[in-house]
Amino acid sequence: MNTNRPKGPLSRQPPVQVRSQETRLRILDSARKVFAECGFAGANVREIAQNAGTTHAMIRYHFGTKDELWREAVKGMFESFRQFLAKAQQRADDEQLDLRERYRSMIRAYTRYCAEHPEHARITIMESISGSERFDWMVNEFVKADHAVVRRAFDELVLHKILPPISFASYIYAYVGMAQLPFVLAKEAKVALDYDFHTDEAIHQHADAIFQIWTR
Amino acid sequence: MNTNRPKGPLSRQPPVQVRSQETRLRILDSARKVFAECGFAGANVREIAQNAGTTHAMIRYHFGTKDELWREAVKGMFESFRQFLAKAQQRADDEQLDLRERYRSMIRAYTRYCAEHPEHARITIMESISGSERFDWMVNEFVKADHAVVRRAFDELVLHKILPPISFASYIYAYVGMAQLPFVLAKEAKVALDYDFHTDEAIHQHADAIFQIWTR
DNA sequence: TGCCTTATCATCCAACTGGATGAATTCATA
DNA sequence: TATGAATTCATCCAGTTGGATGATAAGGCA
Repeated sequence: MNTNRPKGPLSRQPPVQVRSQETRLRILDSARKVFAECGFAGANVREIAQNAGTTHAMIRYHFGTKDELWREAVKGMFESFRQFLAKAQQRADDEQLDLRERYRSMIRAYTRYCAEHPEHARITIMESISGSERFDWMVNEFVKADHAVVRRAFDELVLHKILPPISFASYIYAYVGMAQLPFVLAKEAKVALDYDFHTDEAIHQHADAIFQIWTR
Repeated sequence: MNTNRPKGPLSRQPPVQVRSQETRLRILDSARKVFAECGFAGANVREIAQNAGTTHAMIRYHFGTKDELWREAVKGMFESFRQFLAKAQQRADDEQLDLRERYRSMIRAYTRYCAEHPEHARITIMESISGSERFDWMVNEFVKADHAVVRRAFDELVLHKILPPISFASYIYAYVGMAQLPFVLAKEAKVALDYDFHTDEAIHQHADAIFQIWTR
């Protein structure tokens, strides 16, 4: 029976050789970049391969199909995100901040993540529209769990009257929107306002603006 | 000299026959939908034509290239946007609202626009990333002017202490982000939270949440 | 060193893409 | 209703796409 798959490691078994692992990671990085830039349909496997310094045959070998490649790239993206947040949480724990300062600290961390990884928002937004099976998979596999974490924090902050009692849906999409959009549209800000959102100063200022808006 | 263009009306001279005008508009509507879904590279001229009930040769006839089609579609989009806002402004004028209530009224109108025309945000976001010449054209042709209008309103609202004195860049991208994202990611909200942002109730609630956050 | 698996490369293919063109049809108006 | 321009349709083309495959190279271990 033809499984339509090459005999390579694909994405399940970890590759045996170091060289292979490196190729895999280079392809995944490149894929996130290109998928974020062009969307799934617009992304070109040959371009992804070229950016990764290899050929599109390698993508077939390591990942099988373009669809599988997308899923692996997204999986890695959410893993990075969780690592980033876990570190921020650890820092806040170490500093023994009170609830309000802890919130400020998490807003700063999330804003920085959005600035450093605009591909996260871009990939999410691009896929959300067509509503493909890929997208449902991503939401069920990753987004739901992340939302649950945010919801617990939201409930506590509302309870302590740090946040206003709006609906959770409005809160999370307003919050995520205001944190992500400046970096998703960074080029627009540059052209329209001659403002560079990618400086440390701008990132910090934007995080503080978000905190101020939610908590004053 | 070959101008690489068919002898059709293209987009400059208005078409003579009513039927043609209709075809044109159907193509433009379909184009906005498909460009919003797939981005420029991912959009398929044949698919746009089919959705419009015509053939891809018609697109060549009416618009020349895919690039020209995109520009005409975007132009129409910003025209709709301005009409929508002008009407909202007129309503607010008629009702002789004070500054604060006028702001609430404009937030409601803008939120409704975002809900009814998610393709606006999607097309903007998709193009902003690659930073093509198309994108620069869009920003210079339309976005800059719209920003200027918002900036005047922002300055006045800050002066009257209705809005906090944050940077204009942070304000506009936070504001636009929180208004647009729920509808751009409406499918995510449905799958992750089982929340439907496309009900009148949800749109209204979200607008009020935005007003509350900015002005309390 | 020799052997076998893992990894890479060069190349092929059918389907699809944006664009091009000439023939056929529709329409306003004389 | 006859005419010529405006519009639409059927079809072609060269380039690109995702996917497939067999040959080749590299690595680990006997």
